[in-house]
Amino acid sequence: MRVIDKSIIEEKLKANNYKMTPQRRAIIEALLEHRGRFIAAGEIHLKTLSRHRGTDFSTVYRNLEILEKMGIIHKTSIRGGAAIYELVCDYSHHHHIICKECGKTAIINACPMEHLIENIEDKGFTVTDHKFELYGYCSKCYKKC
Amino acid sequence: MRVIDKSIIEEKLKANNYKMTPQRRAIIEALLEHRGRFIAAGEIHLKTLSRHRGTDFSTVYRNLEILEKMGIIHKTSIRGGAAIYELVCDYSHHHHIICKECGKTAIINACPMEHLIENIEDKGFTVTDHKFELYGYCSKCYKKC
DNA sequence: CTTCGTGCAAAAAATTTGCATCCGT
DNA sequence: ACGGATGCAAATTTTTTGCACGAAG
Repeated sequence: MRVIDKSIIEEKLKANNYKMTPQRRAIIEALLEHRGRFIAAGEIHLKTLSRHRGTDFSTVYRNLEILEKMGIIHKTSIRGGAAIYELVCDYSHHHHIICKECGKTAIINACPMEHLIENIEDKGFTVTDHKFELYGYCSKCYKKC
Repeated sequence: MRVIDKSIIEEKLKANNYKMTPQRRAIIEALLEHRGRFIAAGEIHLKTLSRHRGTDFSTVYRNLEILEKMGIIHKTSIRGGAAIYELVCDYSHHHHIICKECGKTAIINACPMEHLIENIEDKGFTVTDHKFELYGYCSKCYKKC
């Protein structure tokens, strides 16, 4: 799999008639800077501000929606909080184990899709991407429970 | 795996010092009624109302949080909307394929965890459950895109 | 009777939208 | 120029919290 970088994302966007604005670029950069970790909309907004001040929250949301729809980022939520996002198809494809107590995450390199995919398109669906998340407790919280 | 039903959930709750109230029971019943499908907090509230009118939204949220923390339900969100919930360890363990356009879902019976689990606890995490979601387009939306 | 759970009301947080204007192509 | 993108401000929607009271074990 090709290593994802800014140019690939920009290509994808252009291919879909989206224009390149400094705000959009700043948002993408913020996401890239967080490769391998989750990030919330608020944090993205903050990071984006430092790259292009004045960027509005609504712009961030509008762009996150576009990026998610294009399968470039994934959205989840931990422990009832705000939604969190992460780049998909990161340079090293991976998944997470998430501590249900403190929200700490660690990376799992194994990917179930390697063994699957077959009889799934039967359902009439076309699969474009996937999410695999493990939940449990980190060693610290496990003791407390 | 044992077939999940009301009594199992009630056992689990009691084992953790939670009391049984008609509201809580109504919420659990609403979730059970939706085995195999996702349901949003709003819908759960509605369904709960018909079983025990007067149940407050805050009660629903408080209970969903408890149930999620106990690993009885899972929480996700589709297309930027509200969070949606589903019973975990349903009588037939399964996962979903979710249409990124219309939100339609179908059930996938395959479970990646069957092939995994090994070297995961290395990270210092104790795995209690997992979520595996596929994203793509249903046949109808695929044509439109 | 002790602890947990609930309703109510209010607040906070997160997300979305309309509109006029601006900017990339 | 054209059409998409943005900022602003306001509205929605979702979720959380404090508190006094009621109910379960």
